[in-house]
Amino acid sequence: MSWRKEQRRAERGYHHGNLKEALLQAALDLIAQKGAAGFTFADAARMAGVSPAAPYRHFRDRDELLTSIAQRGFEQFESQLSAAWDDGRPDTVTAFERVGKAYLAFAREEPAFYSAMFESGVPTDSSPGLMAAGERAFGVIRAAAERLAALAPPGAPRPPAMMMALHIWSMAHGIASLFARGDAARRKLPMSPEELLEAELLIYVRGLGFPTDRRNTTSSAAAEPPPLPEDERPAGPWGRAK
Amino acid sequence: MSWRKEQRRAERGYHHGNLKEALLQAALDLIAQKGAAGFTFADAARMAGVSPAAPYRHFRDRDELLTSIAQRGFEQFESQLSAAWDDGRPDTVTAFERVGKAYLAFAREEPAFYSAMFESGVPTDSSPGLMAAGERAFGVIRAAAERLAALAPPGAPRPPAMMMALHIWSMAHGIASLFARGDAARRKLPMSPEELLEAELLIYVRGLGFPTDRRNTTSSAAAEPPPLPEDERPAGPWGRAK
DNA sequence: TGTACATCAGTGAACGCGCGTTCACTGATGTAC
DNA sequence: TGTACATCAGTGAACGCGCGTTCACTGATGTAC
Repeated sequence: MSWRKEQRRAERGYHHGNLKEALLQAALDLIAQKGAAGFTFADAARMAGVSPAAPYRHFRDRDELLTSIAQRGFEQFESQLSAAWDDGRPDTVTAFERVGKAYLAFAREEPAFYSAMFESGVPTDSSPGLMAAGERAFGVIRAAAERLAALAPPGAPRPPAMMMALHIWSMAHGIASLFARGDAARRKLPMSPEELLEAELLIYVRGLGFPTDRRNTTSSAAAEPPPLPEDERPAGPWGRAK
Repeated sequence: MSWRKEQRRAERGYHHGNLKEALLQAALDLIAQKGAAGFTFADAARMAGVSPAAPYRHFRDRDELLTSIAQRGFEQFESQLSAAWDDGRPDTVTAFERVGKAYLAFAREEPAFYSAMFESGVPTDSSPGLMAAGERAFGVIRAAAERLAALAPPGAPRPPAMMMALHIWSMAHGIASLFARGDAARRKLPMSPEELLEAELLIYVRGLGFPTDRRNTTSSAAAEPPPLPEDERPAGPWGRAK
């Protein structure tokens, strides 16, 4: 029973050395196992091999720990999304789909982070750091949308990039929540979540009236597909937004 | 303290009469207040004015109660979605947008049901009744997608209705989860969730290559907008799905 | 280089709490005859 | 119409449990001189 704990103590000495990190890692493991709701301060301490009072030296309470995890999640999320975006190379549409896939990959491979970020009930504004990290992550999508908006054929109305970014985010989030999580919420699908999202993004981009042939940002001399007929142009659907 | 309980007993007598209903209602209130994770069997009993052992006469355990609530949620969801759809009147696109709004309205006005259905960790298949109710609700969207697919201009490829239905569901769910819930997950938006979803749906429908002028299902004599150019037709984005 | 001392990061025992669940029970209701 | 009895739907006391949190404490580490 307790010889194990004493052994651990013997190995590491009285001071843990890196308890804060160990607690964050333990919490992450526990959330992955039992969900954000089931994770417990005491459990994290136990998993780190430390007394239940020890975590209070590093976190005010359970919520502060959870907020920290959510923030780290957004930081990693941002770094993965922006690696996928790769500044729009080799062309905007291809890079765009890569971002979508990275979104799903994150939801699937980092369920604990994803839970803490979106499903744990931690308010977005519960710490300045969390808020900033969340906005930086959204910023990647926002920047990509900006570049996508620039694809609008000359003379065509440009949809607001902010709106596009919100659309894209909600598509990815919707598919991730419904279909790409490890837990039991998974439903049977005729195609993979990735394929589903890719098709959705392509249809959406097409609906914006943009060419989707993947040539337009790399070679300016490539043939442009014919623009949409005049009478569909003047007020795009985004024109309805106030 | 306990005179209140005794008074309630005096009013209703030894038998409650409708405890099962009362417990479901109490659970719904509690979930709305504290989220699905915070809801407690004992709390529900207390709110129904009954001893903590009483609920066991009606539900095996907390999970069974939660499953019941999720099922009822899907039943109400289905009835609201199908009322909104109204069999596609007055025209498919208009009815479609109404379904989207009904989706968001449900998420906003019935947060407790929504939580139990999508965020409580209750597996979709935890009871046959729940599963069937969930599928009936999805069926409404599926049927609407079927009708939408029928809008494809003659000669154009028809996207699979199932895929469209999944797209639409995930758009609505994404927006509902991120922006239309009462709790703190709400973010600041440049437009309402309803407007955001409406624009998204319109862009999507347009991307399918369908006319969106709202006349095509009511008056067959109405002028059709010109179809998309030939070279964009043969393989729609959905053609990529395996 | 050594020593005194402040600070840091843990301990472990204890607390009060509310939960889920079980148990023998009992009051109320329905039904067979 | 009355009565005996089975069944149903509650009670309330009790249990063991794990949690969050506090407290005085102590071992280890760092620093001033």
